[in-house]
Amino acid sequence: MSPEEHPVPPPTPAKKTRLSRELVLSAALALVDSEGLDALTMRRLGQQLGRDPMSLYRYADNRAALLDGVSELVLNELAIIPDDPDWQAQLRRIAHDLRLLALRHPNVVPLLVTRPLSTPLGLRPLGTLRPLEQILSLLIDAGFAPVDALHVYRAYYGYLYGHILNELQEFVVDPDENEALLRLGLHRLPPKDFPRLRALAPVLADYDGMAELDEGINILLSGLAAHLPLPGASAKP
Amino acid sequence: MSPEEHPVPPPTPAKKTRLSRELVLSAALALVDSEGLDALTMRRLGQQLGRDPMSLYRYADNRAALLDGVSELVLNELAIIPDDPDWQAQLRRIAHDLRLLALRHPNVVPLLVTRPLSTPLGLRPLGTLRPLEQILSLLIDAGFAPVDALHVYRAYYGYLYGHILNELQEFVVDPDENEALLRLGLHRLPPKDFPRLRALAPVLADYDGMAELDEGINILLSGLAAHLPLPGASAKP
DNA sequence: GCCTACAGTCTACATTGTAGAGAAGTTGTT
DNA sequence: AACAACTTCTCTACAATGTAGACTGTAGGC
Repeated sequence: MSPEEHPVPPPTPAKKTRLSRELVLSAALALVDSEGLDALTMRRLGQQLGRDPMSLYRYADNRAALLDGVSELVLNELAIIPDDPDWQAQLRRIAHDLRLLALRHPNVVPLLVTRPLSTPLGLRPLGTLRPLEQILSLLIDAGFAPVDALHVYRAYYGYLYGHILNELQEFVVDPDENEALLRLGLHRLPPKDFPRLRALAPVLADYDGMAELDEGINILLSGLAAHLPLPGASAKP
Repeated sequence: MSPEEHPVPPPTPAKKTRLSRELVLSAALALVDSEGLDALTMRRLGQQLGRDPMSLYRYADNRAALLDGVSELVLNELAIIPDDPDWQAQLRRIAHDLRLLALRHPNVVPLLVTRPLSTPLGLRPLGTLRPLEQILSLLIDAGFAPVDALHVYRAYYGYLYGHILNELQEFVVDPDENEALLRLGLHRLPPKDFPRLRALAPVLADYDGMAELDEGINILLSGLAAHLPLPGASAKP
């Protein structure tokens, strides 16, 4: 979508700037954003920076580390203010922000979701652990016991990521088509086996991701608040 | 590691059986389960089947299609009984089943989560759409309006996938270590920046994924039931 | 000047997916 | 049995990838 968000001269490399980790990573992110994960090869990135591919290894141990760096860079765009007294409002805001972040960098989402599956907590890029730490902080400062804060975090973040995946999966295949079935490519499904899905095509076609996210978060947060010893409010079973 | 010889039919020399899609896919799944996604190369899989790598292209158009096939195969292990009258119980059961499926095939989870992001709904392997269709069916049969069924599905499945990702991410790095910090590798985190996370190490180290999932699902389902025009009575925990 | 440290480059190689032509095997028809 | 029309499997080949290792350049301190 957007052509340029990062300080990168892709076609006209300003020949002799000294490279830096930030430069490399933001060029990598730009490449991923504009052409997808597969386009991020060492050679391509080197070319983008006007440098030999091998020079990149000064700034990332290998391709996997490069991917981790990109994840980290993206997650750093997420602002968390840990001393907001209204934890629910804060979590709602973060959810919206993260959703927008994902929509802005859809090609990075697979990384965000996948890389932690192959890296133990303690070995992850610190930037990717920051949201966890800060949300825990937020909740504990709001009065939750640490154990309960962890529960809230898990339910919240789990749902949040799940929603983002959901929303990104339901993308429209052909926006010019005005028949809902065709827009989503659902006409290929055998009507006998997928009657419900096909019938829901019009509803699927206009999906308000933000509202949906909000509703889920609300249900979850108020449910959690009702089940746990609460800091502020008072609903008690 | 073990040294590998090339001209050798290594573990499964089922020499002269005719290949079939099922055979190929289940060999692929076995390979992924035992050695991870990266081990699934055409050559390796061919070797595993005692066939030339090129023969595989008869059963999958390319590597991506092979991955899709593996996803499908795994999702087919999930049983959904669409005419259960108790929709909440059914959804709870499916959630537990899917969780166990994910624990049984952790290396496939990245596929389940990632492949749909690059394939429009209508072009996905039918097997991966079956759960969606059947859960919609289940909900509509239980009395939900189709639009509401979709809402419930999205919140439910979103949370479910989110939880699975969460749980798989928090794996233990060194099970022999009895100090919680070390078990999770958290000792590498700078104490100044990650006090909460480090303090929670003991809690993190013993994580009851099933209970956590159950609690989230309960909150979500009862919350949804309360917000939507309901078929039966509401289930109260 | 020379020395050391670091940044970037060059060459080389093993591994990957897969195109294209052909061989081997199977099945149907006579 | 013989042939033909298939399907299935194999061989060869190639371009692209990540990255090891040795090398070249450059910047600053003495």
